Amino acid sequence: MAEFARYVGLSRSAVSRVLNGQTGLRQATIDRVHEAMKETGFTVNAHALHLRGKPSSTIGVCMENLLTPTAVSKLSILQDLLRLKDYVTVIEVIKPAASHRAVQHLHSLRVDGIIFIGHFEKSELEQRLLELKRQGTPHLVVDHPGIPSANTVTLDRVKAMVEVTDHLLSLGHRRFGLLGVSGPFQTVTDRLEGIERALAKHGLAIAQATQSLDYLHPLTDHFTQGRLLAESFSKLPRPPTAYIAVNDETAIGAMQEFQAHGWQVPKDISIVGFNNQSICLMARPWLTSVDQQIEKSMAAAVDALLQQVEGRLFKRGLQRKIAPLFVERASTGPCRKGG
Amino acid sequence: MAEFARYVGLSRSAVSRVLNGQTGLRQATIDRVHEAMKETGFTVNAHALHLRGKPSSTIGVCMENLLTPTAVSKLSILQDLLRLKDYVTVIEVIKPAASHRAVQHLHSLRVDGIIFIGHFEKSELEQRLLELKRQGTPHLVVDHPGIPSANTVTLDRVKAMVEVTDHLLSLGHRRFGLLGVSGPFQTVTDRLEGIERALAKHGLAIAQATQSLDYLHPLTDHFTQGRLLAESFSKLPRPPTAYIAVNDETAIGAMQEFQAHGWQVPKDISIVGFNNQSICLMARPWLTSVDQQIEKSMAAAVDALLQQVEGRLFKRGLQRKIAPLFVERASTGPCRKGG
DNA sequence: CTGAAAGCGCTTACAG
DNA sequence: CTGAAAGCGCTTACAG
Repeated sequence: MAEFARYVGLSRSAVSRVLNGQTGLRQATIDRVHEAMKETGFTVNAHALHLRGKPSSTIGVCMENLLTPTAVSKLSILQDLLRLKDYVTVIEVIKPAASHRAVQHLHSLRVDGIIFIGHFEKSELEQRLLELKRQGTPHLVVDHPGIPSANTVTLDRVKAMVEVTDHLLSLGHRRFGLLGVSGPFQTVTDRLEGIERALAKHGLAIAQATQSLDYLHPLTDHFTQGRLLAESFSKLPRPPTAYIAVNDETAIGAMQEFQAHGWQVPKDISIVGFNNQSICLMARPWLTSVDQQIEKSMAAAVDALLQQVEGRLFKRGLQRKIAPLFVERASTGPCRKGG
Repeated sequence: MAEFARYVGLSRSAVSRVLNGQTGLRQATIDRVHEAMKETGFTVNAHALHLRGKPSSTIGVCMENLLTPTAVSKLSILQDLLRLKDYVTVIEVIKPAASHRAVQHLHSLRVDGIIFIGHFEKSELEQRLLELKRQGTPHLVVDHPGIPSANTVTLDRVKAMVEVTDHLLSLGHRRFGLLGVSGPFQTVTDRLEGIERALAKHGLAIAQATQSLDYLHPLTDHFTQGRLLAESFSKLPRPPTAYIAVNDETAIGAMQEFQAHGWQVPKDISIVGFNNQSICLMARPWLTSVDQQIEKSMAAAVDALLQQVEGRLFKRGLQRKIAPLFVERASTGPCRKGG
């Protein structure tokens, strides 16, 4: 900057004042500085600004894994929103048991806040949140229900599954196959609770009305798991008539396998996906699914985090639930007579 | 840090020496410092380090758009590779004519280097590269052929299309429909050149052997464009027997539309996609496609950029071509007799 | 080991 | 307007 000031023929103080839009400067001086910036490509050093007390205007994002389309959408939308508010995003992809290093790194960058997205080992996440609390770093947890001490934004998966199950029940289905809906995640527990609630309204018990063959086909990729599960279901003497999948890939894999066995969708069976990805419209028939309302979730997340960052919010344990959107398409239909 | 030093009961100099692993310190002192770091969560301020001369260890990435699956994979793999080398990635999504601000921002963060990925308006990109050259910021351009003054890494699309066309020619096809392969991009020019070369080996002229109906259906989303194009092709008195699509979505959209018209793939027609995304395996039949070898491209990009960053490379105009991988699946087959 | 000092790039209050 | 000074959080060479 000293060099730049010399180039313009002004003192460093004067240049600084122009850069910060302070008053009491001649227009000619201001113009000269701006011109010189264009000529030289000079920009103030953001690190120096931060040392002087300016916030880093950086938000750290911790994700468990980058490659699912939904995770990617969330990240992308999040970045867009933060960019609009002039925040830089730094992403850390967390490998199991390596979250400490990642968060420490973000801290060394003096990020203004941290957002966690996705499934983390619960006790590990809680440990991180504790550290952040001690440091006074604002933070927010997206899509990891069951952390009461933190501010969270979560899709209301209970509600989502109530709607899906209500829909299928209203079409006459009474026996349900679950595709990939298992595992030690709160999100799974929530989904099952939703299914259970809807069934209960019809006097049905979840253990009797639903069936899961996940134990036969551990997850490799979702699409393949869907196919394998469908193959196993198709061999049952009296298979379910409606299938609820953990996501769209699983649903489409299953649908294609069922179709390969000569079953028609939705005439013979109904299938529901989850996430409402673009592949829903590439499937035949179009896949009924549940939209996560990612824009809304991310807007809520950014809003809650920036409120903390900018010191306008001091509450803890703010649990924000986002309502899902059930999207009925052509893969669900009335239950066959005698189904 | 002063506060932390007081907490440990050491001088700032001593703490600093422990943190930087310098010699001449008792093990007891070293342990005490590390313990205190765990207790307090203290981390050195990366900005202060940078001011003192340490590189920011940050790489800026400029992308034209984040939401295509291929772009997302590239970004994700790039970040992984940079992370392994202890670099932070900062992403700028560039809106047309807004690249100046983005690059300036990266410069203010004093990034060690910048990678551009994707289609940019050529003169605008060249302008940015010129500025970076003047500033001495290392940079690299991925997937934007035709910038001779910069170091670039590009998929060899000419070769890709030679292989695709050779394959279809060897199956007996002589008339080709192009799906979405148009527009003022060097990547398109390269593809057409590849097709032309392969055709020339069989004495065929591209203007006669190929046909494009893109002008009838401007791009909205690729899948839909594919469907619309297929519909138009299906109405021709003598439609092509082989179709080359700009990407997998377009190919699958077209394939479904052709199938809806009662044409069988690959018995009646052959279709080739591009990018080898996971949806290739969700299509029926499985889609023949071209793999961009993204891991290789990104590894080459990171390698070339970090060589510049670390001062081991001074050449300009290094044009690295990545060989594509042709992936034959079930959507291509022998040309019908009399086709 | 400690402590004082210089300096990285900046801003800001102050005296001129 | 200028110029000198202090200070943000750090490292490093230096004298003790």
